[in-house]
Amino acid sequence: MFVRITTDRTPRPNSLSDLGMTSGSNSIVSLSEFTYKKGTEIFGEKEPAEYVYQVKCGAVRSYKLLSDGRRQIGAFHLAGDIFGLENCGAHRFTAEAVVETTVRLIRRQRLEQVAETDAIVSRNLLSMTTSNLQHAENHMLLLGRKTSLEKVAAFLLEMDGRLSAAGVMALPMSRLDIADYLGLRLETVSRALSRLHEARILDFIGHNQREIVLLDRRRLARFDLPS
Amino acid sequence: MFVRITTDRTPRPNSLSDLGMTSGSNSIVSLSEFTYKKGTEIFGEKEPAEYVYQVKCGAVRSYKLLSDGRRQIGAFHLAGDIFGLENCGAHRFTAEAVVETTVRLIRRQRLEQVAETDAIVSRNLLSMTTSNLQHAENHMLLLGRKTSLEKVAAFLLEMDGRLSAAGVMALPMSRLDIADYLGLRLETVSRALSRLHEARILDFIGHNQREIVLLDRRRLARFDLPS
DNA sequence: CGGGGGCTTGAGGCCACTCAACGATAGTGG
DNA sequence: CCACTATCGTTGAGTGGCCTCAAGCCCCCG
Repeated sequence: MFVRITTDRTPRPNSLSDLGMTSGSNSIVSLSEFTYKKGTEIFGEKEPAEYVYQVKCGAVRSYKLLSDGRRQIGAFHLAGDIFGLENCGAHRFTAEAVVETTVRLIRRQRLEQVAETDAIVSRNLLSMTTSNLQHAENHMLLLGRKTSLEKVAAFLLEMDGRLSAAGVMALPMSRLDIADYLGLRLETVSRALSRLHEARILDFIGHNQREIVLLDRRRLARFDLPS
Repeated sequence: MFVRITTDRTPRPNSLSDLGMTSGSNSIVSLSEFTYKKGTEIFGEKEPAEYVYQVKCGAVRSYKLLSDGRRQIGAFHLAGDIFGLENCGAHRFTAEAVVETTVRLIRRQRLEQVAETDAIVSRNLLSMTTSNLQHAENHMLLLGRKTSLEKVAAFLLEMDGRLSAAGVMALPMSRLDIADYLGLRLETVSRALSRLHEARILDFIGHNQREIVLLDRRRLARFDLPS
């Protein structure tokens, strides 16, 4: 549980692309790619923030730990998402690849330089930070005030919006990850999913139970109360 | 409980001062002041964000509601704090005065104009948003993974750092506010405070129980686990 | 075929919630 | 000055939702 496999986490330059940070014709920002194996750490909490990342494919969890091992996952980052964006010099989360994950990356310092002169890039930085803040605010409401069933329903609807393809969502993360995202135990998550399955609100396909079809979004949304 | 007293919430221009938004000699930004009575709404969730606010004196709670009335307070804003800073056009929280509160305010549009041309102001905006994000991230860990005693201990330490004067902190907010901030019931908060009082970790002074002396920060900090 | 990881399910326990009573204080009006 | 009321905080008793611990299943992989 507490063993940390230390691998070479030094990114190697690979290609150039768009981090959503270019402003019009200004694509000065050079990018490289790197692939992390399932379960490996991308960066650790309090490490100096050298890079900013964008998920090309795969999934990333970022979390905080208490000293006794309790874990709170603050966010999952899926294809297209940017993470590791810090204002101060150090990361405030640990980030790990949930599955094999390829990321694009850019030196933080370089990005700051560009932001200094380019108002569009600067505004994009603010806009992304605000998005993160908005997600965190909604998640506080979930963590503090929703029941286990409401939490799981909210999670499914969030993931449905972010990774559903052809009516089926293939969750990359385990029940334990979901539990640590929702402030629950994995058994509680499992029980909630079973209840939603019994109620014919969702269906499982595939061999493990990570591929889910939402049969009745309307009824699911009723569990996740509106504000 | 659900009655909302509608008062005149239109701010009247009053004075000029510093919102922490001036960059060097650039103090173009004009400010006015407004005072809200205890319990009155400053702005509502989803209202267009016309102003940005700074607490001059008093205290503000910002919160989200579920449709059945469950409330999650995302933050308390005390003297000096800036709140109501939104990127999109609408507020994401409701803000209310916890006690009689005077705020400085600035038109959001005006601030955005200045930020457009002034890189320092722009950077300050990002920096403040990041602070809010950081607070929210830590609060998610608290809400999702801490016990009631740990939550209350963390709350006391936070408030100690923010409003302790001469060794005693005068909490402006009620037990219900604290509970809704920590994802607990007010009875649970009260019990936790009683336990900490029994353990001679804190003491109450004054007639109501809102003035608190921390006798042993070291032992209190042990309840709020390090990360 | 044995072992391990991930998921489900059951049984029992505990922590926080619910409901209720009570005390203290402040404000109000007779 | 004293009811009377409203608000806020504390405390107790009992409940319940989620947690804990455990067993068992399935699938994959050696």
